[in-house]
Amino acid sequence: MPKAYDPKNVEGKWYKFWLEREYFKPVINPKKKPFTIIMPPPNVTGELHMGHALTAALEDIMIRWHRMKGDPSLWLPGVDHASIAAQVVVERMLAKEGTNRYQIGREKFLERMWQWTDECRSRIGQQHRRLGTSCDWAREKFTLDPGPSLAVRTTFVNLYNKKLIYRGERITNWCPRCATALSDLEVDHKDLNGHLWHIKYPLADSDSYLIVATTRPETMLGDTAVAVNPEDERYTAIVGKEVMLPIMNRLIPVVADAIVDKAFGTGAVKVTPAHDPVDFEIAQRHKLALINILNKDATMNENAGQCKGMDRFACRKWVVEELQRLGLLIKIEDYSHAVGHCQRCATVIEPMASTQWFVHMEPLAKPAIKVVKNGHIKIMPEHFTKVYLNWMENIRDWCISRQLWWGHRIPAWYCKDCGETIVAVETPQKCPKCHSVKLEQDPDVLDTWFSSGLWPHSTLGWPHDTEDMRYFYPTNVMETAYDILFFWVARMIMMGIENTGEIPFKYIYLHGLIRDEKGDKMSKTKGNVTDPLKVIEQIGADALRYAVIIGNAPGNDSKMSPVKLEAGRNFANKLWNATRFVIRSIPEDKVNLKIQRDSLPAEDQWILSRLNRTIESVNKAMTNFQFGDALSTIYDFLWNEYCDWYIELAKIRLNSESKDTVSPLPVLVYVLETALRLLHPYMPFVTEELWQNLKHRLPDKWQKTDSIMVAKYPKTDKKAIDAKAERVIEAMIDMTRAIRNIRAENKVEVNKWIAVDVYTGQLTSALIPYSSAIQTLAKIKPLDFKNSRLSGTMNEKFAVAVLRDSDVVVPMASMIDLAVEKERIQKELVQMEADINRLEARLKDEAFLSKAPQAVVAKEKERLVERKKHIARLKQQIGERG
RNA sequence: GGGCGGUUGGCUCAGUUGGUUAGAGCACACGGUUCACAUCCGUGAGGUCAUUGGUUCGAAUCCAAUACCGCCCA
Repeated sequence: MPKAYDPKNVEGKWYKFWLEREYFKPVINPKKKPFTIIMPPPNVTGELHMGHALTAALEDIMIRWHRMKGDPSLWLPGVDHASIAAQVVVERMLAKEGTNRYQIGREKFLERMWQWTDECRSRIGQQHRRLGTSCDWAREKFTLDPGPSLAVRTTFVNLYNKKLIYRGERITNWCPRCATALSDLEVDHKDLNGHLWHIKYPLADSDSYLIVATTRPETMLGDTAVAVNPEDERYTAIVGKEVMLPIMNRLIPVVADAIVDKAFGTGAVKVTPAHDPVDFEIAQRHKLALINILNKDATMNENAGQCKGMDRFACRKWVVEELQRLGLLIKIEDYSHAVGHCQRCATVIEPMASTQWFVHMEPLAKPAIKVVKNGHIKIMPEHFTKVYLNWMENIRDWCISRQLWWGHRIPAWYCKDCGETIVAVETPQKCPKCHSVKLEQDPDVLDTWFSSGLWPHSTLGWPHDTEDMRYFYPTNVMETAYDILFFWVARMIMMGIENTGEIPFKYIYLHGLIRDEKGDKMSKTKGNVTDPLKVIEQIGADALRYAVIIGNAPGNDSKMSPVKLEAGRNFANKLWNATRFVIRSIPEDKVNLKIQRDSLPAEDQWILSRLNRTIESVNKAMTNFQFGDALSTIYDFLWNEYCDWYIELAKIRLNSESKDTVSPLPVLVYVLETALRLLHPYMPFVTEELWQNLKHRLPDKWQKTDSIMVAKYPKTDKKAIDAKAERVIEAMIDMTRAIRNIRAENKVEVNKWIAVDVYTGQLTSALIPYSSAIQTLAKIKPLDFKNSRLSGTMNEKFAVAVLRDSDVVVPMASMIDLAVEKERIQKELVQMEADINRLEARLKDEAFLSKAPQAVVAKEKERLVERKKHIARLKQQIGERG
């Protein structure tokens, strides 16, 4: 084995091996409960970014863990056609070529989309493979595949027949660049500094006038009324009268509507029903006309009179100037207000009345609220439950039609002869009403999220009754980013219950966003995305996985930093070298690696005990979805206990000439092998490589297992927990540390051997065997175990330390700096006295004694006794010494 | 405007139901190239857990208010 770990030579090899053996494919076994995760399908918009890497890592951890636990585990991968987002990408490509989708036509455009999609899918697939994702590629789905498409059409038809999908004219968010309607969720509101223009609207039958205020003066061209609050006494007299709309010179009524805010502007507002949602409502109530003044590209149409053909912002400028010229502009105020922008292309949205398809959400939301409230679905972290419920309880109808070309075509046909609307799964041949064959399909496609909402069941074969659907549904965990809780998760719950009668998943694990170093959200539009592939090429997939998982708590954002990546790389290298050491320590001729439980030295019992405590807390953390915690627990065990102490202790035994020495090899190998399995879900490649290297040295029964990924996940062996061995070895470690500390503080040369006396009370017989270990680890010779408590003068000849289970005296023949030592001891004394005072006060407190749990009181008492003993020993040591 | 979250050593963050002396990585200081690893080893310094008040025998942890930062919704 080379001196340093090089992931380049390792990762591809094992991924191929796993694929060939079909380890990613679950074996359906009706006797066992499956574990299922449906992967959030990445968009065909480009490469995977760090967020995807986090998703992949978290889900892979869960899947590998369950697989190793013996659950039939399905991780179903997929890719999303991402209707608008993908179309935007390809349209940008076309723009660079100096053309656009209208010029090349729908058919050619779709060809380009498929071409792009194919490239993108293969790239995404490759990236996932490089990350080590153990998903079942044979079951991979694309949202536009026949299966999911059938699910989309079936759902559409069902909801239409239940009157939960309807078509109507409503105000929607119109993106002039994308030339499509958007749902409310696809609009980002940003506060912009604009103006509030105050405009005079002359009354028709007098010289008087009304003043209205607006942030979008150009919309006045489409005004069909002025509205005031019915309670507003200023205007009571003129309700029902007419005003002359400037520029257009059209008479429009003054109406009274309670929705008008008396405090806004002058209390009179212009009403533009075709371009404002509130005005639309007013118009409905007062039967006002809708005048649409915009073309699809946000230029003014023929309803805008002389402004026809102007761009909306040019028109705004023109209208303002014209009003000024007419003397109708009273004032212009600076005004900051929220302006909607297209989430995909950042163009300013225009609210516009148009005929669209909608889903009536309230009936779908009700059961979806219930399953979360009653705990059938659990959201982690828990506080997102509130966010979910708040949104669901105020849900509004969902505009699902998009004037795009890329996506699921709406399964609705219109009869050109009788006007009948036909909604059907299969393309109809003739009109059921008039038997005409002149049918035309709705040109629009569905919102991407409509198909995504069906994902947990459409990927498993719904609407067909498939084996996968029966076995794997409902799935177990939906793991995704919190920013698509409404877009996706909420809709999957609603659609899942609607279509299958069951919840789609039991747990929702929401992870935070991975931000760049500055804390900015990574986005393709911003161009600050990190390509995980580049990172993998530099330091390996395991290091990348380590970096995204370590310290990552559910729901919390995290920043990606080179430092974390480096830590991951270092850890992999540390494991590599530890294993290298273990393997090289095993003699060529196979030795017996069976652990002789009854004759183990304390250090073996200690590391086995620590291993099992680690297994215990790792399993517990994973059960609670605390993967960051679990990983750092494994890291700490391997690095700080196994490598730093156990291997160092083992070296002493390995180098021992004595025949009586029990070989550390069986435990050395056993603990490493177990810890590698424990770590495997997190860092699959390096653990497989090391495990395979080690395997040849393992007992025969291990030869039957071909890969660590199908080996058993470690379970706690309670019998191995050994508090006494832990106490002995911890005492030994404490002593070693104390001596090293004294050496370092007093600047003793590294290579100088010094003598030390210790008194270790009742642990003496257990610690004597570690005499040579301590000597080696702390450069001590000789180490004398004394029969009675040491008492001495702290002077230039001695340094002292009082530990939990031992007293240590280091005679250093005039080498010590007395001032340094005095300060060190003084600090300790002060600390001890403070502790004792605090504990005594607490234990005198009647309230504490009567109200605190018995166990806590007992613990505090014990602690006080210990502190008192400690301080006595300390004082004795620094006192007279003969 | 409504809601949610954050504020912990120089930096980045853990801290699950309140109970020892609040942890880690990095950075920093000092010392180390001999037999797994300088992607390393040893030792150390560094925090009144944003502020104020409350609940409690006991608060980083629960409650309230304030300040600052961020996000979502309208």
